[in-house]
Amino acid sequence: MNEFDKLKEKLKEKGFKLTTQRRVILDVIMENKNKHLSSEEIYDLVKRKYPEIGLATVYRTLQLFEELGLVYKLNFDEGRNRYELYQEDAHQHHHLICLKCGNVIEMEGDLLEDLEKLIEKTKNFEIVDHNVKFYGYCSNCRNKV
Amino acid sequence: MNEFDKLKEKLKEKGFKLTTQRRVILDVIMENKNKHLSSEEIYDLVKRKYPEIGLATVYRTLQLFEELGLVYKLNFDEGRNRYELYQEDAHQHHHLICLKCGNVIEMEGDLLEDLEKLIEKTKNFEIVDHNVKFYGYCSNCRNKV
DNA sequence: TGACAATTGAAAATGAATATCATAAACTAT
DNA sequence: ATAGTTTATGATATTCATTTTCAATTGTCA
Repeated sequence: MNEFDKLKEKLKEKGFKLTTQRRVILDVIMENKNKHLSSEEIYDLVKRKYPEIGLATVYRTLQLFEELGLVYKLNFDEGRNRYELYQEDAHQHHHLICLKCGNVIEMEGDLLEDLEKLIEKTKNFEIVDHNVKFYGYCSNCRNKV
Repeated sequence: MNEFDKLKEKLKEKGFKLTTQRRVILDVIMENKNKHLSSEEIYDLVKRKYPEIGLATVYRTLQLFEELGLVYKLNFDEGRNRYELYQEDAHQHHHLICLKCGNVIEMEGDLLEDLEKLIEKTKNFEIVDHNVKFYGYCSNCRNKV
């Protein structure tokens, strides 16, 4: 099942409508799979394909997509949200944020199973999601010292 | 060395001044060691001891304290920052955020050494800090189903 | 097709955080 | 202690991402 069928299905399930705007926004997100676009960046890209769109619609839609699990909200402490496509297979990854150049590098793999098990046991806390960021210096910036 | 001496020393080191406001703000943070107060909450508490203080001073001071390493900035995706006292001994902990009641529970221990080593090796990325949050349901809310 | 609810775009509103600027307070060397 | 220099403060205005409002539009389903 492709992303559009998923969108259609999830919308229908909850009584939401499939609009052109929603289709175009998903389109843009899919074309930028690994890019962590901000709401404003998505708005700019969407406007090229659908100039009449309003900024509020983009914000509303991203929020909706997050609730539907189509998209994942990221926060890199810049005072704005970013989004990435939720990919079942590839979702287990962490972000490495370079304190010098600001680049965000992906670290594939989850690797938190043991820690999560420990938490579930010692705290009786049922984990459904996590958010892990590492701050430091990327290979590029390390070499430039 | 207590926190006030630390403050004094770190300020002097960088040519900053030790003001009553800064002292009172640190005071409030220390009195609420494990509370994750927001800037506004700190402002309210500080005003009780020092009513003339301005909101901007609180924001400025928290930013300064973070730079000095006295305080740690937290982001629980509420659109506002929270702060906790930086405690050398007890700083290695993670936050468990309950999706139902919103409570934040502390999980002592770091337990990321292996993952960090792996990242440093495979990505040649020098880690200096990390930020780990787990989302799920706390023991209280699990029992209330 | 028609009816009804959900959706949209434009503009205004919100709210946390930051910038501005004149006044005040802290530090330094005398 | 004091004068002189610099940093800090408080009040206010401003910024900027995001949300709300509301009238007009558009999907969906019988």
